[in-house]
Amino acid sequence: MSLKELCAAIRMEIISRNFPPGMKLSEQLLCTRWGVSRTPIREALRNLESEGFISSIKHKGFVVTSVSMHDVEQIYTIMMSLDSLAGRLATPVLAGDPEKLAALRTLCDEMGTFCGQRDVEGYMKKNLEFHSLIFRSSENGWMITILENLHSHTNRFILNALYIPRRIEKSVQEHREIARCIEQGDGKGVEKAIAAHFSRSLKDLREEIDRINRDGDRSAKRV
Amino acid sequence: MSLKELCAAIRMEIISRNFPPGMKLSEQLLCTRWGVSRTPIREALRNLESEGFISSIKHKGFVVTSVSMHDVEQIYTIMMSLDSLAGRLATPVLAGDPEKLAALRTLCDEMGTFCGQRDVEGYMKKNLEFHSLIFRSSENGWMITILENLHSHTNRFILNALYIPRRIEKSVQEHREIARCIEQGDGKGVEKAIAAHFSRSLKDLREEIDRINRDGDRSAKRV
DNA sequence: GTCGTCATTCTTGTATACCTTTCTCGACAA
DNA sequence: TTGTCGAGAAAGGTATACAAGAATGACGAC
Repeated sequence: MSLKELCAAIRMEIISRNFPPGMKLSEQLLCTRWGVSRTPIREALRNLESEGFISSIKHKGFVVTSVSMHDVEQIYTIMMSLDSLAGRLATPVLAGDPEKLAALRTLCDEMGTFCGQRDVEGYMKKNLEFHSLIFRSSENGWMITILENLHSHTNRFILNALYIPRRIEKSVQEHREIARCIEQGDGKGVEKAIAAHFSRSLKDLREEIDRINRDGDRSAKRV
Repeated sequence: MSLKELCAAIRMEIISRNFPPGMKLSEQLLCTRWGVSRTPIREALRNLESEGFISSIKHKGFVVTSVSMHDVEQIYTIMMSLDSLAGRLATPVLAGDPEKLAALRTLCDEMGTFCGQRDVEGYMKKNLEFHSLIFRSSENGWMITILENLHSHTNRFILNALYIPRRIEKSVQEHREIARCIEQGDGKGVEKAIAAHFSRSLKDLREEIDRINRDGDRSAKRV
């Protein structure tokens, strides 16, 4: 098992919440789990630390970080700007690639299906794929790295925060609008549509969190 | 020597070009240099790898990465968007803090002085401080982390690419304009001024690189 | 003389041992 | 009963030993 794979494996456990926020990651435990020694485990943990998934305190070890609503607000602020920029850059690339256009359409349809089935987890997965497909086509490696990291962090929060079905229905429409602009090669339109999409997402998410907090359900307050 | 310090020390060597792009980093050499064993060295190297300063190939070791003009173009594209956003967010914070406003003014003056002395290195240092002061006041930790990393990479390129004195003179004016907008609390103005600043910087940098390439000076082509 | 192959050596990748710090828990005293 | 101190245990930090892959150079065949 290579270091990269090890890293991906632990990251997956964190994103999927098998390793929930606040959990202490004992090196010994991880060693036995993956059948390797402490050295590669520590290197993988250092990597995840720099990605923001865990934090370390000297002589105390590694702990899975929390993603608070405060973090999500900050990340959305960045994504509103970067994802829409990436969308504009990606538009000519996507518009000239029938395969990718088809993939975008398929993703929109799949999101619609999951929405109808009230399958939030399935929906979120396709949602991430949709945005990934776009920003990966921006042909800007630095941006791709940044956005991949940011998206994985927000997803870590949202999966738990129970995205509201009402929001999802609106969201499906917004994605169709983004896809429509891309097909027309309207870069500026894509930029606007993505910014608006994230803006509305954040607003609804914020309201949902407020509602949960008001209703005394504290489970989603901090993740 | 803590891991963080070790990491900072090696990073500094790379940024200052004591460890130039393409240089192979022998673990043994680094061990003797800092008087520690391979374990902490390797952890520091893994960290720098995720920051993009070095890359590793299995069973071959670590090599200092190059920052090409292509990278700079991509990074500037991001900074044009993020730095200006950070500037807008930072404006109310800075405008309400006389100490920071004074610091900004001082930095502008110092840049002017270095410009007059044709001290490019000194100028670039103050330039970085100026932008850092702004984006650090954005109160968005995720953005700060991203921008710190991006700026250190562009600086790695520009220091070597001999920023043209003519450009610096224009640049001083642009910084004064940014500072002026901040003092007036004009967030939108700051956003525009920073975007324009980066746009012009990139354009001039691009022309300078083209000129160097035309003139057959290959030293700055790839850094 | 040149190309190819094999052996040696060097470097990295991994495991483990040892050291240092922190935590835990129990004993003792106030 | 409670608080504090200390011994022991547990876990992380570092060093080192060993394994595995890659580079180098010498030797032989063509």
